[in-house]
Amino acid sequence: MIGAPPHYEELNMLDIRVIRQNIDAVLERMALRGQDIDFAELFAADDKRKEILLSLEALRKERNTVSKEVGERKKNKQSADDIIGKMGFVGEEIRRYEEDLRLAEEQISSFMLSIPNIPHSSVVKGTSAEENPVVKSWGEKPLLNFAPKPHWEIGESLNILDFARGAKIAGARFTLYRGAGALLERALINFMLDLHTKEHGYTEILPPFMANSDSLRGTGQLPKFAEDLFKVEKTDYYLIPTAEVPVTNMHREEILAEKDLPLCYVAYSPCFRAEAGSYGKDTRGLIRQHQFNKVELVKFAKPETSYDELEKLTLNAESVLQRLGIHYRVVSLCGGDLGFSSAKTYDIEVWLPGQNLYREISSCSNFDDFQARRASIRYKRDDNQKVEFVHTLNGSGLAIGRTVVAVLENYQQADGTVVIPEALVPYVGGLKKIG
RNA sequence: GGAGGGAUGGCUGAGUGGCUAAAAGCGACGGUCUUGAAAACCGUUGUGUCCACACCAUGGGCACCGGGGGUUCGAAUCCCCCUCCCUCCGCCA
Repeated sequence: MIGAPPHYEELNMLDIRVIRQNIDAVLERMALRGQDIDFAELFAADDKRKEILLSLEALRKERNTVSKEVGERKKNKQSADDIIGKMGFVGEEIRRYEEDLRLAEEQISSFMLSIPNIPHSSVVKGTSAEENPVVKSWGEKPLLNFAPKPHWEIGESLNILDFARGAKIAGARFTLYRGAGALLERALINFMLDLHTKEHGYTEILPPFMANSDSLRGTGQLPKFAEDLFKVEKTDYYLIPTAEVPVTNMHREEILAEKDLPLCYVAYSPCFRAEAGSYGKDTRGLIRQHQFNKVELVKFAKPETSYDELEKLTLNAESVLQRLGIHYRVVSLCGGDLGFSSAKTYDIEVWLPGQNLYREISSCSNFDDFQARRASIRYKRDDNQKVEFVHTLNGSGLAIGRTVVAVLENYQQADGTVVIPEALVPYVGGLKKIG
């Protein structure tokens, strides 16, 4: 049972006309990613497409005209055999041009699907995470008068994280939580959902945890990053790598009303990632798992406000760590570190004393109209009724597993116990301390 | 899993081979009327793409009636495949 093929692929992923008119600026922006993209091939294919289209439409026009004539004659009981005979040839020609057109469109489409989004002007040039500028820092590292332990040691000694059994049941990169560990995970999910719905005005969504290939293509995971996904055999279903996929695709192929924007959604979901190519990386602990929980923030915004919305969304995500009283910093990803679909991304990096480093706990991005074009998500302006692409944004608010890591490492005590952050106490049935 | 019935514009819903981008109603928008509003009446009201123009506006062509393919001079309409929805039966958390 394979799902229907995508029927919106003819839409441009980035507008070819815009690229043509601003080719120098586009190349300059793409250079921020350290990528040099050759658009000549694309423009040639696009020219060819138009040429074919012109001939094809002329033939179709002829056919329409003649068919009308046939209709007239039949009504008047006249013979139309002479012109019908001629149309057989035109029909063949049309079929030939249609095939040519399909090939040209396929070529354009596969090129467009392979190029990343154009970075925003504020993105700095750089090749790796080391070059991401720090734009903000909040709180202080905790003063610990003992040698802090990494969370996997804390979790095992308190018997709340069971890595060995997770591996037995499923394999590497799976963890079993028990007792207060499971409770803590569940509490964090509820705490974050409550915060974002009640205080930040997001609408809660509980989406399907599997999505079809159209959806994955809409948000940019496919076709390029198939190896990062878990696919369900003999179906067109994929386990979602983030709630961004189902929630953004809620409005795929829809035209929204300007007055409803921005739409702000928050969704809890487990996330499934194959983590291909990261063998041997972060093998200990909860940091890099095939399955983890996340509370995700997703917005659909008007183009002129989307960067303001990105700032707000990032602040909303940050506020989780502020409530928990955990030190973090915010970095703006440089061009080389920027994700394929993103125009601008802020990473929130939480301080982990047990490992003596900052670690990404949230990634907040504005995709401009990149996803909206792929998924055909548009809105109609109130004043002139014009239809335009929306801008889509999303960010973790936050990754739950890594938040557990941050709580365990930042709130660990000399005696091996872990104090529950005050804001979380109501969510764990009044428990003040683990161990 | 078995048997049937559906999918048409923002919505409801006509349309079984040419006169249909698509009736009618509702909604929305503009106008007349009114001190204002309502009612009534008149008008407008899909998306995409290509061409003309430097752009907008405008004009013209082409495509689109769940998706894909086929028959035909011509398809919303006939045929095949797929997806989704509904009803009944069976099974099931």
